Amino acid sequence: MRVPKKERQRLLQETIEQNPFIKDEELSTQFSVSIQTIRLDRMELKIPEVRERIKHVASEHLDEVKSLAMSEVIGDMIDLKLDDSAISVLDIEKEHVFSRNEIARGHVLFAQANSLAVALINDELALTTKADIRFSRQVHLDERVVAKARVMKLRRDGRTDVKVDSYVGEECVFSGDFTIYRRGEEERS
Amino acid sequence: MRVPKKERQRLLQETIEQNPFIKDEELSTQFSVSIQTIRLDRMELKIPEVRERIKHVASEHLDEVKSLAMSEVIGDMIDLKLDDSAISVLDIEKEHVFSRNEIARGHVLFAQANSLAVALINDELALTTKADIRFSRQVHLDERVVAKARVMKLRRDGRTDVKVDSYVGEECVFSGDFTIYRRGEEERS
DNA sequence: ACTGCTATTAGTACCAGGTATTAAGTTCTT
DNA sequence: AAGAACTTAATACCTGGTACTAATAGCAGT
Repeated sequence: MRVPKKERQRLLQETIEQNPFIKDEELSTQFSVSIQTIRLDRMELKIPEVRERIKHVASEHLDEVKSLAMSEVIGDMIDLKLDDSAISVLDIEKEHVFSRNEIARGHVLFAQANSLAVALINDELALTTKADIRFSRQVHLDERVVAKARVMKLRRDGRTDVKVDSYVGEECVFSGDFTIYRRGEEERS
Repeated sequence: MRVPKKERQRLLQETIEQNPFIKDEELSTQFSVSIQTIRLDRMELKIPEVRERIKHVASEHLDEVKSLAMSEVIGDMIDLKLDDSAISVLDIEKEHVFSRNEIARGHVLFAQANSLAVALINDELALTTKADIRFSRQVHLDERVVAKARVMKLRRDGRTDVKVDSYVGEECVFSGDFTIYRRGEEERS
């Protein structure tokens, strides 16, 4: 079962990657080398010890739990003309993506667009009642998404149509047609 | 800062619960008792040492990753038949609502439905490409939303249509038609 | 004041799973 | 055969504990 160094290190990396809980001792028997060799390998590959690895996995987990509280303002509003148009910017970070492939979750882009559409409405109460949306390209970690919203139609029945297009650079990654319900001062149940 | 034993143990439990990474030493200074007292307390409360706690958090994480995106669902999955149907429950809390009127934000309901639709897909990669959604009734703080998803059509081109309807009690509050893109083993850029 | 009880603190030996360092082989290559 | 790269060994030390023993502090009841 003895393999050359390079190959061993490749396998080591893989092995640890898909089982971060494995200890040096187990690795050393698995690769039929001494424990010191494993440790040298880890050093060269800059792989931390098992406790650190576990800690890392665990803290990622906590991140995700926290990311569900992604409720308040999604993205930064950089321009707003009420009942006309608005722009917001969102930098895609760890908590926005699927950990397996670093692609942004759909509801993140939706949330940015939806909050922008709602913020655009110049009224006491504004709620989304309908939306047709399209994700035209995957958005990856560290990309910057610019969402542009504009009011298309102010209907008489208290509904407003808003179109939102989101871009990464020149590319359109998301577009949505929202219908927003609005109401003035009066309150309801 | 000294409190009676019972109270201290209650606080200890709480403290550790929401920060499992905390060490005995830090706890001992925080509660102004000796480290031995903290350890006796942990014994009595059957709280394991910090490394075990971290390991536990981490392994929960791995479980979830293995069980394919369970962790990435918003709300609690209570039923899942892959490529067929799924149900999740979400209790609307403070962080989900607009603070002025305590009505749930649209993207929260969307996120629940979207994640459920994505989790339903039995494949390596699943991404939303399109969604037509309707919010049929406002959802308020403390209400419980039950989302029911079912696969409508498995297309040949690697797309799947999923319908999600969400209810509060008997009332339908949200419904959406999602088109999910899926891909198996092969890799891409 | 003395007894008895609980709560707290101290001290020591030991453990896992390492790091860091120094030194001594072993192989491969040329 | 010599040099370099690789592997193994040995030892001291670290963190964050467990397990156990024993000493003290604080207070209630009689």
